[in-house]
Amino acid sequence: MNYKMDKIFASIIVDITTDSLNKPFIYVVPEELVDNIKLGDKVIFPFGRGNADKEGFVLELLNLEQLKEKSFYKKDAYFKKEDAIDNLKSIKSVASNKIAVNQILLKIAIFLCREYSAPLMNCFKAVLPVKKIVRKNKKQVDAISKYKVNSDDKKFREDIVLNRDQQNAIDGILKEYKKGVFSEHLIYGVTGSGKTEVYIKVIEEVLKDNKQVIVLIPEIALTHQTVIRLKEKFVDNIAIIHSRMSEGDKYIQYKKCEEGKTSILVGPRSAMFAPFENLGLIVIDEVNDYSYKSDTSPRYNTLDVARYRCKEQNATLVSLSATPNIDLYYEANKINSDIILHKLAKRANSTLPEVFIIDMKKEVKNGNKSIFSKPLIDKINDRLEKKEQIMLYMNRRGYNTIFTCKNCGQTYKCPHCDVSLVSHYDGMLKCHYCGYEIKEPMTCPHCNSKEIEKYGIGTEKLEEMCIDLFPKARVLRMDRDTTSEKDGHDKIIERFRNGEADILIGTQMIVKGHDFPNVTLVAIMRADLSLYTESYKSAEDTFSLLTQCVGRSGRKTSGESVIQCYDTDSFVYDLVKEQDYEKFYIEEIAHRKKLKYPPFKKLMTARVGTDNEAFLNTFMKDLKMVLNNKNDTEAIILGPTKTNPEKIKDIHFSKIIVKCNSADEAKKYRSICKKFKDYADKKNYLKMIVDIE
DNA sequence: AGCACGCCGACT
DNA sequence: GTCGGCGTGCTC
Repeated sequence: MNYKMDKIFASIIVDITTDSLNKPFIYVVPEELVDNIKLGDKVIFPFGRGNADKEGFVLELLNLEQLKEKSFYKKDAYFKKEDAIDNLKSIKSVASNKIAVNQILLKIAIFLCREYSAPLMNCFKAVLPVKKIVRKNKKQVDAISKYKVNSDDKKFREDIVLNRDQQNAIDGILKEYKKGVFSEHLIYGVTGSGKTEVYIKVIEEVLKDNKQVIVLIPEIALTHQTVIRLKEKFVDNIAIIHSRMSEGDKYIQYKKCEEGKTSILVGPRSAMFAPFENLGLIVIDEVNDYSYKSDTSPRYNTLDVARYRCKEQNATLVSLSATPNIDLYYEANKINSDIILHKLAKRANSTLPEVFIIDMKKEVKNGNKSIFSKPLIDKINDRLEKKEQIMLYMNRRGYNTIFTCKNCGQTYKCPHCDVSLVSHYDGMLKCHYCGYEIKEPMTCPHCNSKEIEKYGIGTEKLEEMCIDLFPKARVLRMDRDTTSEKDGHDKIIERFRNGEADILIGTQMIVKGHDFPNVTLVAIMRADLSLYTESYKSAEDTFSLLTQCVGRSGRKTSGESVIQCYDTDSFVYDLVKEQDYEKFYIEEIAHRKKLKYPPFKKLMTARVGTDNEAFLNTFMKDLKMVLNNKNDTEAIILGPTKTNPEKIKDIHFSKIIVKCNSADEAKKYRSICKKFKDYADKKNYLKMIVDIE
């Protein structure tokens, strides 16, 4: 027998992310390692002319016959040489102190690579939430131990009787779960309708089968309350992983999962890559949250990857939301849909808050130029008297947000980004995109005039106005500027929850799912300053954000909510007032259909950035031409258009959008874009990001 | 990513 | 002649 037939070869992905290295390299597995090496292992091997030691992951283990069947073996110029196989180098060792990728994670990495057209190495790294193994010298504290269950709350919740909707949802999910194959569920229910109780009951059943559970949450800030709720029921059978933990703490948690010491992992989207071999359930809380979309390569969608994983492991997938993504709700409502929809109609323990829409144009007409409308001031005073708490939501940080010269009319912009600088209380002008800072000038930097005008209101100014208007109130502010210290989030939230302040002012971060029982008034100061104005999803995102804001009010007793805006025409406000997601959905889906947006079309967006604006413009024109030439399916090709902002950190951006009839078609255009970039930009001046939705 | 190879200008 | 600039191309 030919000795070569016994040889084992490994295809390896090298730990260097460059286009030209984004392919498998073949090494010989030396005899002494054959019994020791597994798929997904991290290995060390000599690489390049200098044979420097490099690390990489084992993608496949092959014998000679299998190697010769591989497509790259047939294509690659290297294997055209007669003695190619004899000249292969050998793997040096298996990296023993590194985290390896287990079988299911390896499959997911390959899925990410295929589905999102990302470099395989990035995909391997993405499925490893923990990078290092840390030595155990210091005394190790389990991060879970700092979460303390309040026995009164526990008792209170144990006494709650589930309502009919909740019970139906639980029964419906468990019926499918017990079949032992993949099923997907969407729980739609207004804030406070008791979605958490539903998935806790389901987890209870899954744990009885000795299966494991992943609970995904949108924000690190929600870890606290989620872990507490789970701990009340499941004590120490819980692990958490998130990016603000140290590598050492993460490793302890990861190891607990891997060794089967805990069965529940709670965390943000990366927790989906828990090393569970016997997964029974993935729960995605607030599934519509934008944090579930990865913004670095691989640019995956958590729901899509969770769906893949659950199918692979015959697990059950449960997503929850008060305002489901339009495309998901559309999918779930189709006849014979694979997604089973469970509705929780009523708020479980209290009534929905009453919503007041205030037309700020009328306020101005009546002589009130303040950002506080008259009704809002009255309501705040009322709550202060009753010793109830108030939340004010403002979409902008800082003090004054715009800085203009009355003489020359110029706005003071960031020199590196296409946005206005924002003045802060510490006397600095700051760019909220790149962090550029400069001392606030006394004169206009363009014409030296002293006639500088500052307007626009941010959270800092709002805080100051609050203190002026309500001198007796104790005010707390929560935004990126006040939460930078360690545990900054938790501290402010805890202080407010403990009643150390009457008014909490903040940006996005105050509205994400927090449960403040004593809040009975929530105001959105300027609802028309929505963040997402340029996306086709702006109505969806605004509706969801406002609904979340409104839902913060009256978690235990009845609450009220005030939405202030100048443009009161949009249908979104009225439906937020009615808190009728389904009505909103019907309007929005009709709109999407008319304008050919998802879920009716797939959007492929190619964003290209470079510091060379002239090159960008010619490249985009050429790209558009190429796409037009290959358009044999009546796809709608839009652009190139500038992004908003057009420039960030001195990099100019431009985009082309293709409205496609199917996902495959979108992928086709994606590959055309990538190929054209490789062809037209050999020197790598450009960065191209392609998304499909 | 690194590193070797290579084809030009300035220098003891 | 030769030392060294970094532009180009390859790594199983």
